[in-house]
Amino acid sequence: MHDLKMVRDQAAALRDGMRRRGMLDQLEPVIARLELLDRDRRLAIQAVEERKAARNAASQEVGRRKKAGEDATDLQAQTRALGEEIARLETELQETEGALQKGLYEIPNITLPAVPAGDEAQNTVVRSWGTPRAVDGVKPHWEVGEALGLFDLARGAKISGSGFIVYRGAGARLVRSLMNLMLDLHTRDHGYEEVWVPVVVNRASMTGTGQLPKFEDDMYVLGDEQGFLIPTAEVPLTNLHREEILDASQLPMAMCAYSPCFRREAGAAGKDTRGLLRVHEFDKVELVRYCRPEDGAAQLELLTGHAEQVLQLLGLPYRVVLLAAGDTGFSSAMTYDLEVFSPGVGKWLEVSSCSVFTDYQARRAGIRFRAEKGEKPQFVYTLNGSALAFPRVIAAILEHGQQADGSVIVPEALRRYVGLDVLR
RNA sequence: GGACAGGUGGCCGAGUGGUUGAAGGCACCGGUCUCGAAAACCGGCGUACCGGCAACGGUACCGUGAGUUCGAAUCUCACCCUGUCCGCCA
Repeated sequence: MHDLKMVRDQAAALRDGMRRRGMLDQLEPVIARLELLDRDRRLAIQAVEERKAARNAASQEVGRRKKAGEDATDLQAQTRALGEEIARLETELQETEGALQKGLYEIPNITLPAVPAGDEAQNTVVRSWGTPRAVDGVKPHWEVGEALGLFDLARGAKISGSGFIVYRGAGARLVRSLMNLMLDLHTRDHGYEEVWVPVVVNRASMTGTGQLPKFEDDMYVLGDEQGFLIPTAEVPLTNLHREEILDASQLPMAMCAYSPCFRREAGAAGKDTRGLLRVHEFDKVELVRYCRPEDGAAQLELLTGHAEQVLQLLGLPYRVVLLAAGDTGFSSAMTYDLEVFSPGVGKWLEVSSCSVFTDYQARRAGIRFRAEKGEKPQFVYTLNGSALAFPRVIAAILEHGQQADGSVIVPEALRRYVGLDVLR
C-alpha cells in the first residue's frame, strides 16, 4: 500500500510508475479519484474535529457547572445537537476513508529505477550459471519419476485431487533431503534464523502481505472464513513482526522457514502444468529479510545470491532474470526470477522469485523501526525469495541427472542427506 | 467445549463517569555531582491523523467493535485473546 501522501505530493512519480508497468490507462481514473477523495477527507476531518473540540469544551463546562450546582440544560441540549452532527459527519468521513483505502489497494508498487519499463518482453537475463544439458533424448521428469517410483500422480489425484503429489520411497526422502539441505545452508552459511511457522494464518496476516483482499480466489479458505492455508511462508514470516516497532540494532533481520504452500491456482489449466510443474500443494524454503531503506537494493542482491547458492550446490544450470516493470508482482519494487533449465521439457522453469518490496508491504503490515532514540519510527523494507521451491528443482534433478539406463545421479551435495548416489 | 479470572504506555502497576494521554515504579536518554563510576538530585521519555514555514494548536487511541451519556479507560452488549480449573485429545 502506498502512503496517501504519495498521491498528494508525488502524483507525477506515481503516474510514471504506473506508466512503466503499462497500467497507467487502467489506473488513471483511480488515481484521479484518490486525489479528490484526499481533499474530501481532509475537509471532513477538519469539520469533525472542529465540532469535537467544541463538544469537549462544552462538556467540561457542563461538568464544572454541575459541580457548582448550577443549571446546564441549555449547554446539554447544545452539545447533544453537536453530537448528532458529529455522528453524521463521521459516517461521511468513514465512507470517504473506505473508498480511499480501496483505491490505494488497487495501486501496485512503483518499481525501482533499475527495473526496465514495459511488459515481459523487456525481461532481462542478467547472468547465467552452468551449461544446460542438450535436450535430445532426455525424458521429462514425470516419466522418469513414475518409472523410478519416486512419486505417484494418479494416486495423488485419487486421494486429494489433481495437482496433489504423493512422493514415495526415495522420492519422499528426496523431498526431506531438500528441506534439510536448504535450511542447513541458509542457517549455517547465510545467517538466517530458522523458523517453523503455522500453515494456517488469519485474515489480518493475509491482508498484511497483500494476498487479501485482491487474491482471495487463489487461497484455500477454511470453513469459518477466518483461517487461510498459506500460499507461501512469506505470509507468516513477514507478518511475524506486524504492528511492531523494531530496534535499529535488530536490522537487517533474516529469517528462513520450510513450509508446504497451498494454491488453488484458480483458472490455471492446460500446458505448463504437467507433472510437478504446477500443483496445488508444494514445499518450499522461503527467505525473508527486513532492512533499512538505504540497504534495500544491496539486500536484494544478497538474498538473490543466497537462493542461487542452492542451485549451484545442486549443480543445476540456471539464469537470473530481472523482471520488467509490467511483469513485476503487484507489491514488489524489483524482482529477480531464478530459472533452471529443464531439458526434458525444453524450457526454463521458475524456481525462485526474489523481491524487494520497499516499504509497500511494511506500511500495510505496520512493520517499523526506530533509527535513533527519539526519532520517529519509519517503515522497514521487506524482502523475500524462495530458496527454493521443491517440485521444479526435483524435476530439474531428474532431467539433468538422467542416465541412459533411466537411473538418475543424485547431486553430490544431496547425497549425504538422501543416502544414495544414484536413484534407480 | 464448560466454569471462573483478567486484558491500561517498552515493562510492572494505579485508576472515583467529568481539567486523565492517563498516578507511581522500573527501564531508557540528557544534565548536575565525581578523577571516573555508582548512588542521589533535576529534566525528558507513546502512536497516528488534521491545520501551520515554524513555534504550536486540535483530534483520536486504555484488547476489538457497537451502544448508553452533555461527557466513557471507567457503565452495557458482542467478539477476540491470555491465565486457572474441568472435559476431550496427538
